[in-house]
Amino acid sequence: MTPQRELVFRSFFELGQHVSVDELYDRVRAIDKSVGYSTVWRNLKLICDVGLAREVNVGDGVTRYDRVTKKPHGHLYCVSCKKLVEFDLEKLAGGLAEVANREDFEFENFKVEIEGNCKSCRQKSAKEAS
Amino acid sequence: MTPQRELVFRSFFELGQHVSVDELYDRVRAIDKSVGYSTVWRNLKLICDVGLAREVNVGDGVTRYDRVTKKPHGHLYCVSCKKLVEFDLEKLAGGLAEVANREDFEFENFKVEIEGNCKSCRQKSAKEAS
DNA sequence: TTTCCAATTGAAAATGGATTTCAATTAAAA
DNA sequence: TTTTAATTGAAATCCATTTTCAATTGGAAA
Repeated sequence: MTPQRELVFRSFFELGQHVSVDELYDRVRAIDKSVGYSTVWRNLKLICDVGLAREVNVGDGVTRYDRVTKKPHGHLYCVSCKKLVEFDLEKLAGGLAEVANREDFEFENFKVEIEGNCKSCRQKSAKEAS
Repeated sequence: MTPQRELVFRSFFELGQHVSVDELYDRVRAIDKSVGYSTVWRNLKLICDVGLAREVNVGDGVTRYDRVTKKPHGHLYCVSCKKLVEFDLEKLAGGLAEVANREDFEFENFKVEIEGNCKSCRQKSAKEAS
């Protein structure tokens, strides 16, 4: 356990959800400018490997990382501002498991994403249009 | 409408679902070796722009493209063989729309993915273990 | 037709996030 | 300590995607 590793781990858990490598790198750098990008990247991978985080891919070319929490959740992804908002997956999990069972598929996890426009982006574009 | 464009469009619809640019490129090339990669790529993008296809991102680094069909569907993604199998989303769509409404989120589409291992990959790995 | 222009093409280069290499450093086991 | 395997930082590499650009071409206008 090196000081760099400790810093990366701590920073990741302080930042919360949907963290990109760049965001984490910036955060780490704010505290210690000597830490390299690859160190941040490798340790973030390590966090995933030990099961504390999971990759989230919304298709905008940037991989984000979610803390693995007890509760499974899906994402509302605003295509306009690219923000992610979580929602509880509990009510849908049963239906998903049922689908997997029907296909004789052993599921490991679910990725549920609702793409669209959030309230504030809608209001913004409505204002611009007027 | 150039012959290249026609060939790309036709090849895409012949291939069916979950087509990567490379796969489409190979298909097109089998008929006309003079067509360039960028032409295939651009026309595949065009197919998306006019609403006939949609990107699918399973997080393995390769973007695939799905024909837009009348019925929304999710994917079972086998992390072992990387195959995609579709399933009908009808039963889950209501619950998803409800989530979006609750958050005042205007949804455009849903991405639902069940990650895990398909039957044949499970059997294969069971055989190898014995 | 013939002329013209905007759209399209193919090859090559650029982009950009992810990943690897490698020599130097360091944690921690012996 | 001494030793060794793991970790680090910088730079290089990878690789799918996207853009550039000069040449070509489809199709509208004359």
